[in-house]
Amino acid sequence: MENNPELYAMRHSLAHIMATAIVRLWPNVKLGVGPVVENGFYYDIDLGKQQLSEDEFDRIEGEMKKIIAEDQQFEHETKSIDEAIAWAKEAQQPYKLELLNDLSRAGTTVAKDLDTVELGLQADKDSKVSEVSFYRNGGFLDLCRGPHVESTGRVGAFKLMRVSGAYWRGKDTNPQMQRIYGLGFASEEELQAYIARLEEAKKRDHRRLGQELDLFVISPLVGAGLPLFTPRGTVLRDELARYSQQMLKEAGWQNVWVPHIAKQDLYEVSGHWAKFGDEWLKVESQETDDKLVMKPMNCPHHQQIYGSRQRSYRELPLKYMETTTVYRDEKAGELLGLARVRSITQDDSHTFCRPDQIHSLMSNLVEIVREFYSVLDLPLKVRLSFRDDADSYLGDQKLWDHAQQILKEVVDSAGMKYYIGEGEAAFYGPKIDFIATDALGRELQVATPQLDFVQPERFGLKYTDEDGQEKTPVMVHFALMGSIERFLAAYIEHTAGRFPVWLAPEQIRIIAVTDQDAVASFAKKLQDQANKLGLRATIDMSNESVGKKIRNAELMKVPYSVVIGEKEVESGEVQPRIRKDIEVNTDHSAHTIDEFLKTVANEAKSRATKTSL
RNA sequence: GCCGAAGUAGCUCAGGGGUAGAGCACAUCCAUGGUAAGGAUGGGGUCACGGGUUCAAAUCCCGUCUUCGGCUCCA
Repeated sequence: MENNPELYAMRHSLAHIMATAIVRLWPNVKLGVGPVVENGFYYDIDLGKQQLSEDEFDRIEGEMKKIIAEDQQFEHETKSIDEAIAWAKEAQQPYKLELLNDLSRAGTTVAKDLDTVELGLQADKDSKVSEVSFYRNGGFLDLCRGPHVESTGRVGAFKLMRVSGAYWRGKDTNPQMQRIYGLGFASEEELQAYIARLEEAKKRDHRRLGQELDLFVISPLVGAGLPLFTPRGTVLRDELARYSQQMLKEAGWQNVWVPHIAKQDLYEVSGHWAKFGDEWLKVESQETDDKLVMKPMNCPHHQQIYGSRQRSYRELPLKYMETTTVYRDEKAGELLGLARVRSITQDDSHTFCRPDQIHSLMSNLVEIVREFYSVLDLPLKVRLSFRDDADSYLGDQKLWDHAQQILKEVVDSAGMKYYIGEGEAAFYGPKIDFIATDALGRELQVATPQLDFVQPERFGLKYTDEDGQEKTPVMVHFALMGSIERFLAAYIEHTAGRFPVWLAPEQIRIIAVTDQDAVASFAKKLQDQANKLGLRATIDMSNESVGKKIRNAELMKVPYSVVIGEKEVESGEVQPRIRKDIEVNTDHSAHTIDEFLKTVANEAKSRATKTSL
């Protein structure tokens, strides 16, 4: 979008036109900000006690069309900051007034907010602003950097999409405004094409595929955000967890096991208790007065294992791993299929090391991430999640700076593209977040190595160094998939359910043409042989036409289907039907049962995932 | 948690103040079938739940729960 200034200006202008329309319809509206976003624009508005619903979109769109037909010129003007403040007061626009006051005072609108960027209030950090830029169209004047199109008649095609709540300046302690989103494209064709793409993306929605492919269910009796995995879905979980653990195991990590509940005291020491006030699922004991909670993370438990005896520098790095479920009382509105749940299975690990080992350990982890995600063919963005100047972080600022420097070096030397997310760090240290996207482009944080200088200190963890001195180890948190649930959400949408052979819940479907004994026993023989090779094969003996059974196998995205009838019984050979995306990279010319099964087994073993999706 | 939308059969949905419909799925039977839907018959719903309005509520109103799109938070 940045590389299409024309479209950017159209969308930005549409935001103004929508604001103009809303002011016409509700003259008392208080306006927030109205930036351009991917595929369109939004404007934040506050109508006091009145709440807008989507029912009003027709009216708003109608008014916008009038404004577009009026073809009003967009005129740029500048005002001194004092004039601008006087304007905001006069116009009774408290949100604009707040922005202008901040600008006048500090030169920026309280750092890092999108305000300066999106509103286009150009100002060097720390310098006061003396002039601000405005745009006028018809009777509507708005604080804005621009650019805009020449006139309201030149904004292309648009459609209002939805209304949602949005906190003023993104802070949940601020009043909540209503955010109206619209799509904006250069032409009606492009708008319609985008809407069609959205519909396509919805077909990849993991919740839909989870139902269609029989992978997981959510039962109202069990509870919201507590997914249950069917046999098929469990194959995916188990295979992925096995692969993830195998990679860590090969790199020297050892399995540990901890219970799923703990006393509240544990988290008071770790620092989590104060930090995560409302996420605890409390457990009531009828025997003791201990206050117990479901574990929402594993690090404090794992640290108790480390701390259970004296440690020498010779033991470090000490590497623990465990794939285990943690529980968080996520708020109802925050749940999202598998992407955001309350029972979170982490392929977690905690490594205790000396400061001089951090760099190589982190590099090692970054390489593991790289390999895992390249095998799974899942693209990732890399974010260095650093602290900002809020006071919610624990630990020494110098250590933080040092740690952040190390993370930067690690991704630099790995040659990775990354961006820095200020204020995205954990309370105990900075992290590298690897981020996947779902079918609709929503970001899902998956793998994450995190540095921690705080918790080992709080738990009094020590090791005896070469020089006989007791020192505090550094802890590295690391999850390769992050959570299996969230990973699956991204992965199911990425593959559209066409899993590579090694992950496919059902690898071979044997379709019996008839239920004659000879056919049935041949099918059974094929299945037994497949099972012996560790392959997952099922037989379809159902009372349906062959065409129907093939269709069913296709719909379930089974990689290999084999039709078994008299012909096969006689010749002893099979003609596999191969899912299109798999056919592209493996030779499947063999037809005897042994050859066929060997090909499939090799495919599964190689974890080949090159697909033509 | 907040703003908006929605909840009708296992699934996808239609209907709508006068005690419910389709397709698929499921079951039974017929058909012995050859690489993406063979045919017939049948079972299945307190129309999310709880209140209210009404002679009458699945339909209108209120509340709760759950789901969806965002915001905040996050693996």
